[in-house]
Amino acid sequence: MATLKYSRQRECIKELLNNSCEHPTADMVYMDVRQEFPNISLGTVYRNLNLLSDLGEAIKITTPNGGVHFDGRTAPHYHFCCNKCGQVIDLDLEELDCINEAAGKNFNGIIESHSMMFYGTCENCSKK
Amino acid sequence: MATLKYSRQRECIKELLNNSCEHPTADMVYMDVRQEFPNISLGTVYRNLNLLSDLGEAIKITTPNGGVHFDGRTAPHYHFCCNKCGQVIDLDLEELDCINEAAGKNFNGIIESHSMMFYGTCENCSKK
DNA sequence: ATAATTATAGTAACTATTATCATTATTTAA
DNA sequence: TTAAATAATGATAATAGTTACTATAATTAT
Repeated sequence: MATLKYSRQRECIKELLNNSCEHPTADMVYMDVRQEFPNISLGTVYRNLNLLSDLGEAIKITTPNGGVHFDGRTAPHYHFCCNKCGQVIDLDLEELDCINEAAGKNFNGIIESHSMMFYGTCENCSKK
Repeated sequence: MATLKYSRQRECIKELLNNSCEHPTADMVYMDVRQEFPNISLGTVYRNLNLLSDLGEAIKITTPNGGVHFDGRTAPHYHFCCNKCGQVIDLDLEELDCINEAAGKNFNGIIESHSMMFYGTCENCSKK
């Protein structure tokens, strides 16, 4: 893939990621994007999600139950994952830069970044 | 599975997790445990790793490239994952309890725990 | 407009993990 | 101590999520 070529499908997926506040999985994106492109292929969805993630235009979030979610918000931030329903939500907590240094003590490799995921019960599930 | 029944295979897997400082994947455990039980089934390895994890005797660590690692050290601590070789290593950094509260501000659900993973280049890979 | 090249849809293939089930091991109870 | 009850195993099939392949369609360059 030498040069990138425009595609309406990719554009649609990108907008979908940016305009939704949820963090959809590939399958959820597939469902959504099919409303505009009824016979888009699931492979196309995966290919573009991975491409966007490689380009730094989306973030891949892996949850412990194995689900992979995508986030169009690329500025560093943290997430919450509900133990009950598996939903992934943005948290209002600024990134802790200093923590990378602290982790580097007594460690001989190079620490460049970190990711943090919080767990518990989301608002909806705690009402039940 | 009403009551738990002893099995030599499970005991071997448990010891293997406790005595190794690496954080093996199911496949790595399978390789190792086969030296003692040459015809153990991969299904048995998965079943026991998940069982130990459910019992709280092991921890499941999911990395962004999709690999699932297991850790016999159950006290809360953080990990480093090498971007080059994918290796997962323990970090000498005490858990930040207060961070759960901080994350709970402007959030209406219940935060119970968190996990943190650091990324970069491990000692070995940075030498190359 | 034509040629060159990338992206797509549809499908097959692959990988990691879980489910099934007859047999074996462990535990319980007589 | 043996027999009955039950859980765990090994072998294999099935599943889910993702990637690879390929002919066709869309996009870009000439």
